[in-house]
Amino acid sequence: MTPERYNAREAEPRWQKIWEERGIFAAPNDDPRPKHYVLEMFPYPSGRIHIGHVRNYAMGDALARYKRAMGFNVLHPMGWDAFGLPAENAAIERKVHPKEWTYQNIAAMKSQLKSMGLSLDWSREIATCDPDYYKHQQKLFLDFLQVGLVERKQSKVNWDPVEQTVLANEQVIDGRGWRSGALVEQRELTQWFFKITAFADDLLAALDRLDRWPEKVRLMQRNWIGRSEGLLVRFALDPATTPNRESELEIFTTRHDTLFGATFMALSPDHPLAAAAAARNPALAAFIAECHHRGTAQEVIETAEKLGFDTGMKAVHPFDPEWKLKVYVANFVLMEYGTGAIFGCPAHDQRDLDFVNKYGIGVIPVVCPSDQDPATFAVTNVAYDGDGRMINSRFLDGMTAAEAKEEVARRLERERRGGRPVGERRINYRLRDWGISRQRYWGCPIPIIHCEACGVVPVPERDLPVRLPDDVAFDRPGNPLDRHPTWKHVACPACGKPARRETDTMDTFVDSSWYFARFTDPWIAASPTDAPMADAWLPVDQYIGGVEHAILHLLYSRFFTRAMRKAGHLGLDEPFDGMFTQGMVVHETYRKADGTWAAPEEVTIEGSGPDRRAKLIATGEPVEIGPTEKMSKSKFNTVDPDDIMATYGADTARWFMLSDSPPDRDVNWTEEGVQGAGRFVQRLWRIVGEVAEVGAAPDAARPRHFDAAALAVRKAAHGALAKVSEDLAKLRFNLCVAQVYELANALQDALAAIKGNGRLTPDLAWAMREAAEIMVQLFHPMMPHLAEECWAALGHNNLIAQARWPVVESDLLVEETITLPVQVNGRKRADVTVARDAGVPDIEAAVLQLEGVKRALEGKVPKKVIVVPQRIVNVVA
RNA sequence: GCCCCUGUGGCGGAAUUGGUAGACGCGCCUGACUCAAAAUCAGGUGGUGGAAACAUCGUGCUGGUUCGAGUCCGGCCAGGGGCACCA
Repeated sequence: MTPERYNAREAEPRWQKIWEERGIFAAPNDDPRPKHYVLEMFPYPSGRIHIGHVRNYAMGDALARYKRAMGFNVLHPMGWDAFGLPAENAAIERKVHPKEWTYQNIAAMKSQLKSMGLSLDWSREIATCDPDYYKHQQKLFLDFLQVGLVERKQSKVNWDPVEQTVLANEQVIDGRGWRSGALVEQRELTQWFFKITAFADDLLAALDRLDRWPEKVRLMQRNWIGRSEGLLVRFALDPATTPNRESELEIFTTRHDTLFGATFMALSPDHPLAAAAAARNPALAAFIAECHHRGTAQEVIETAEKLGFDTGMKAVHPFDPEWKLKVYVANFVLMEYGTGAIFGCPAHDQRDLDFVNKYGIGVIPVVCPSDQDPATFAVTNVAYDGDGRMINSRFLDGMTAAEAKEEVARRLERERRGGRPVGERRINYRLRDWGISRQRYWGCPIPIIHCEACGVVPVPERDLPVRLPDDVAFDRPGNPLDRHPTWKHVACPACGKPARRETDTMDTFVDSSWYFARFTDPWIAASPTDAPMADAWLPVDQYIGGVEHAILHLLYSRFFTRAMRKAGHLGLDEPFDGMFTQGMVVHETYRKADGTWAAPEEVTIEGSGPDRRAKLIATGEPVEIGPTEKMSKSKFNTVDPDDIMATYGADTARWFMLSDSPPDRDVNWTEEGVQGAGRFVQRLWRIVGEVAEVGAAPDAARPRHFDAAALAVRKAAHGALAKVSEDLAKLRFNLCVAQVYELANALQDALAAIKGNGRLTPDLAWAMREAAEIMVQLFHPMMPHLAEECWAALGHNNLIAQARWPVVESDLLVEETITLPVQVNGRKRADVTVARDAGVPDIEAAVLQLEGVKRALEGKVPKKVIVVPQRIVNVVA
């Protein structure tokens, strides 16, 4: 006898315990089955999981369980992105050590994750703040240094004044720190960089091959890398005008077709030549200082007026020795891009035009749009950047812009000055090197020692890991490592004299750039020289996470994999074969009369449709229902996974998460939706219970023939099986859910028919059992606890978590007869049922006999009949 | 400013990629069971007309291609996202 109601609260921990005791989710490294690596982005241990985690891990777990049932050796691990600033903030605010705070949070979140019933291999758990983890990271840093992928350089960096640390370009969003939201300042500092630009070309080109990544993410990375093809041009400088015998000015351009439209040259305020000129010109020096002064915050830079200062130098046009161009220092020229210098062509570049209009320099249009008269075409306030024919350009006149580009490049490549070509084709990238130095405590120490005599000395491998000291104080702002009394004082490994440790730590994005490889390799800690297991497990077959990491983490990981290959750690380039970006969980907002927010659990909803009203449970005060938005603490529209799981159970929460929206779109968390999922759990349990009573015994022999009722049940089951198998592989969970509903409806109808007419043949009994088992298998990846309970109720004594995925009998999917819709002039008028293999003439004849067709034809003779086999018939009159 | 994505019932969304628009769920309506409620079960549910059969309109707007368009092409509108002095 099965109980009336399914009790998730009792059943879920029971099955979790059984899974854990039997260790069935551990992925063996030596296993003959094909591997499959499923990974969800590991969480930051903030202390509690949020509903977005539930969605993320429900998806990954559904896939992992499906692949396991399909016969793969599935690696599905979990870990903690455990370094980071919140731990330091907690230390400052609550006087608790970052390590203690982090490990407490990990323990709390781990127990939450366990209550979800995820099929994780916990034996491979990692935390990035564990010295066993970061010692490998320090080794990787040193190896990258050795192969030339790390450098230390002085450069302009983004300084977050709130976090008191440097940020990478990728971590500055709209001029603000990605976490603090503070306006970022520019500072000139000496920092460690990973040379991600060394792989710019490959990181871009390989995107084309990542065909299991979202197009959106690939596009974002493409734009971020920002490749442009252009020409490097060496302009000669008029010697009479230059201060220190500089003879050349190198510029980069993508518009060399417009070279005859040049009216000025411009240098970045940071350009060496600008500094040289400023040395003997106090007014220019003052202008450059002014540029630096006003250009600290990104917002200021973006809205700044175009300003310039004449250096007095003159450049010679590469095609005309008599043509001299004034060289300005201009605030809109970036030192970081190209060569830090440009030629100005105001007619075809808006920035140059704005500049020229301010200083009264000339405008020469050289590209004429096809709908304009070359004789009268002029540019005044709006630069023309479209296609057209060349004008005012001597030997280029009449060419298209593309032809002119080619011609200019060819001529300047051939022309030589001082033994070097005047022009060189060059590919330029927007991508900058990744600055990883952070002036923070709670991160991976950079394994470097600075020695007065020897310079920068790598920490020898035998001294790894460089451990973070535990005895640190957070009573003052700044980096506690820097002011620690002893930690930074060490002997130089090279000469033995007193030296100083690097006190900066690594960007926490470094930690997450290779963790997927660490999971593959549990024993590397014991012996770093062992051959890595990573190659056997990698790449990750399916990675799942939020789109907010489209550039940051996903680009860094692609870089790291290449760097690890170059340093001999891995044999592949791309870490993630399949990438899926899941949508957010959103919820409507509730606003009280006084403007403050109310939380969902404080609110009760009455009525529906336009009469839908919300009021406070406590006081009955009406609250305004606001827009549906991303869950956030500030809007109070969050729901706590613990509450949901305690009320409904993990399966209900997982089912609802996967059911309501396509997984890549936002899902609206609604109370009604969760209740619906909870009702369906009970309905499935009832159906399975009834089938367990009427269905055939587990070991009953398969009948030779099936009557119509049995066949219908089998067709429903195998049809659903075929669709769910396909949709699970594509992560289309919402469609899987719909299929399970349809099969449940079909089974319930069949049960009602059996009760109604009392007819239960042995073959129908067998088919009912088969269909119920298939149904349980189909929802197992999404609701594993309920599935185990149902599996046992159906008389199995093995675990469904270890059962093989059922095999589709494709014969059942093919119908003897098919019903085709019949259109007349494109409007549906009737249906026609014909044999599956009926010929076109037979179908045509049958269609023309249909009453609905005759009526629609109104006696007219059809001009032709279009028969699309297996699809549709259209009669054209 | 440039680039990209998305617009389908009251709501979330299906639609084998050019072939029956609205699968499945939520909500709602009607009925059964009940003293009653909950739960459950049965039926209905895009608009308009009709008792019904059926007809007609209908996938943001607009024009086109096609026997046939939610799907393809052109032009707009709205919402969302990315980049942004990148030469």
